[in-house]
Amino acid sequence: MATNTFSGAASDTALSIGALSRCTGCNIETIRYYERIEVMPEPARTAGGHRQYGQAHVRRLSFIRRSRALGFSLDTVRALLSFVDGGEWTCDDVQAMTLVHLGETRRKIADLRKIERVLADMAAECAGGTVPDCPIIEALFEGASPAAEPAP
Amino acid sequence: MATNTFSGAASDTALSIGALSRCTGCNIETIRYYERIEVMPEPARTAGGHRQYGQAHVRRLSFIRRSRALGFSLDTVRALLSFVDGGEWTCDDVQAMTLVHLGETRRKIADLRKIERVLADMAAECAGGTVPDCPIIEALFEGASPAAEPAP
DNA sequence: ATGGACCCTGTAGCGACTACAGGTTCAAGG
DNA sequence: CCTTGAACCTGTAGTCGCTACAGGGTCCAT
Repeated sequence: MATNTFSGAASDTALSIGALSRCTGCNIETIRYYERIEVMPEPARTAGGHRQYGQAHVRRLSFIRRSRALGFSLDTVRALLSFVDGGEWTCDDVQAMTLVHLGETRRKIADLRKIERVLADMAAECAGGTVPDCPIIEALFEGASPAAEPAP
Repeated sequence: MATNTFSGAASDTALSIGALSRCTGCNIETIRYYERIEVMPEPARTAGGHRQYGQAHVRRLSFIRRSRALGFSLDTVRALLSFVDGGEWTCDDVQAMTLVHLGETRRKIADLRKIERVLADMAAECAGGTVPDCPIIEALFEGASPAAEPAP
């Protein structure tokens, strides 16, 4: 499934997995992984079993990489792709997914900023040297827990 | 190793793992996990094999949780703890570790802010509805990849 | 003595890859 | 046509920091 835009290999040039890797910047192992978990479709094969990709695969893999670079989970990417493949998603759904992810991103930023402040304060407190009491260690023992989740 | 401040169970009250969990907010399974990977020491046991903790364990586990909440990796926590345990670390080393982590945190914040901007722009572009062309999908296909690593 | 809350060990799963081992195929040069 | 070596194949296991079982044993109040 999720293969309806991929009827067989591409029309023009056939790319090996190594070529696809080079032209998308995506690791070979990762490409095979994407195939296994079915976000990339099974490509055509040579007689000897080597994978053969076309332009549609380049496009799709770039989409996946771009989505991942924006922090979308592979599950969400799958949903976005099923929209691309002409599933029953609406544009509203896509926007909603984007807004949810935007919210999560903003929460992470806020958490990290709290952490940043605490770390900067701790580091500033420490004059260095080989003092018996390290203010950073003290802070870690005694401080009230300051931040939310560590960035997961 | 890493047990020199823990000669046997604590002086006063003995806590069960559940009590330790409640009073530190750390999951029971996580406490056992910390013991297995040797960031928490093996505690004393009852005749029947139940773990018995003392105040030193509460202190140490709180330290670990606080460090984790600030985003330090368990490997770094191990290093910080070996300082606590009187290893050969200096206060300078601790400050250096903190500054490295502060740098990483700031880098993550910067990355996430780039991502935030792109997501916000994409979402703003989309008017919703059930249009054939979704601008978000278009952007994911065509946009130049805007950000660094997704927050890992 | 008994019930039920608690605890024990060991193993497997998550997400998103990455890294092998041990074998096969492809393409270019001789 | 044959050889070489780079590229490819499958399958499995490891990473990090937990979390979630299954299938049992212990503790303590009644």
